[in-house]
Amino acid sequence: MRPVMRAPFRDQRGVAKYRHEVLGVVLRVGGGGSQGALGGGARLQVLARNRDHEPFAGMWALPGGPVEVSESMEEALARHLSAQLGLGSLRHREQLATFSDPGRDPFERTIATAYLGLVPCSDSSPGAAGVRWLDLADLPEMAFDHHLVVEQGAERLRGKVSYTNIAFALAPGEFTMAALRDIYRAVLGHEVDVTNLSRVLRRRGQIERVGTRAEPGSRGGRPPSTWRFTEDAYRVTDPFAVLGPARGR
Amino acid sequence: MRPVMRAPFRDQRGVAKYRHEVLGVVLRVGGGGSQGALGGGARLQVLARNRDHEPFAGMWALPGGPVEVSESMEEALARHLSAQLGLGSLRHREQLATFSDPGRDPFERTIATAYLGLVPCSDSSPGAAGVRWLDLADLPEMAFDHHLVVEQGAERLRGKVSYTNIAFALAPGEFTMAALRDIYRAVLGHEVDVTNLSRVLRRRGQIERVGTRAEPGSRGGRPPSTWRFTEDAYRVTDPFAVLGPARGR
DNA sequence: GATGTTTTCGACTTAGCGTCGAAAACTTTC
DNA sequence: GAAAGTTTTCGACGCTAAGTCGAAAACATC
Repeated sequence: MRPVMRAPFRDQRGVAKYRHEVLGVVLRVGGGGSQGALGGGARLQVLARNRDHEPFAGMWALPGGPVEVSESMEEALARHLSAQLGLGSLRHREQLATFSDPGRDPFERTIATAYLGLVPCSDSSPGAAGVRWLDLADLPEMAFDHHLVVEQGAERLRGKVSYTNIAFALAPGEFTMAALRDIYRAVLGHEVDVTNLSRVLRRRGQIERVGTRAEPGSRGGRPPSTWRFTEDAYRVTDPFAVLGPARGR
Repeated sequence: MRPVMRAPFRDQRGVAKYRHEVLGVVLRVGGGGSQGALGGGARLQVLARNRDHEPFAGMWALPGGPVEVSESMEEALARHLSAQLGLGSLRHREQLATFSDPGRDPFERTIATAYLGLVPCSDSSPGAAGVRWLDLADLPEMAFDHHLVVEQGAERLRGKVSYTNIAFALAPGEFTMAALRDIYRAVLGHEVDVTNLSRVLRRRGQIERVGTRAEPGSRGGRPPSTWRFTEDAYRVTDPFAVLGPARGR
């Protein structure tokens, strides 16, 4: 139920006029566990703001805003994320796509370039008011075409997680293989075998063992080793291999 | 040796001002054979125009131009390609990325959204003057950041050719396996085994046999079967497999 | 000490790409 | 017309790496 387009796309002098803005699809894997820790029910989540003005007042929207003439789109994105969310730096950022459908904004002609941003689950709550992590699996209707934008961001992440080291941006500095499995499962949307995950990531040199953790809140069982990613920058690690879905299920 | 930036990024009234344009990276596999036919030396080529005005007069540039306020970027792209090149429809088109570096245009602040376009080798010569197919392997210096844009387009194609059916947009309606091998080799930049290519594409249901051709200009040898792609729309055929480079070389 | 739980790792299976060589199906030459 | 040469096709084998499974390790609890 979109508002009807009502303003012409030209200013008073009849000069063509449009806005260019940036949007951030900031994703994390959260929930499922007690207090920050991941658990079996960890889900992929996106950072959204509740709009307090028309159009689409009251609906959820992606953070972002206009690009100043003297700044790059990346600078504009960082500026808006910082101002609107109190969000620090992203662990990974890449351009997604530019959305330009003339009808996507009912009031103005707005061209929006969307970026995918990733933060680890350890960075927990957004500081600003009206900002929430929304589960992608159960996304409410969103303002403008932001639903589409979010879907495209998740798609990009899903595609890259199995042949790049992009998961480094979602994982905490140190983690157990079980926690990493939860992250991969949340991103891929299907069961992931720990044995296979461990072997594949080690073979590719993506992760290395840090030590063995004496877990405080342990429920028994062999104490897990802790691991970390060997690199903290995005890299294609194996264009010829993929973590497919488990065949038996 | 770029011109020095000389115009401010605001108009006479001090209002922030920038242009948004579209660019087309139109690729084909051409050359290497006599008269249109492919051959062992087939190369990946990009369609470029020779600029006749500043900035970058005399240099090669990608086709494209401004987006009108009432049209979508796809419409703008089709309009510019048709007007500047006399080029008909593209067999495949997808958005590449948006280039927004404030210094990329020395005169204005120009944000450019680039599209990848593919045409089959059978569509031979561009009609307009000052337009040429340039070999990507030996690309001259280009205007603006177009060199970067072309590189990104080729990268996208290279990445997708082995796990999608995107090659349908580069191949003629009917072809022999040898001709298809030449296309894959030109795109991937390495030797491709015909046996493997045939088996993989057949297993995925990408190609089907049409018949056996009695070749007019044959030099002897067993007459090849002719093949065609089963679909004429882009589709991801196998996210879990890739045509890697030959190991022996 | 026995039991239960979680993690780790080696061993086996399977799928699919890479390679090779023989056979097929033509043209050209002697 | 037979032999030689060329190109294509296809079956067969090998190898790599992902997928699976179960046993052993290393803890907590009873």
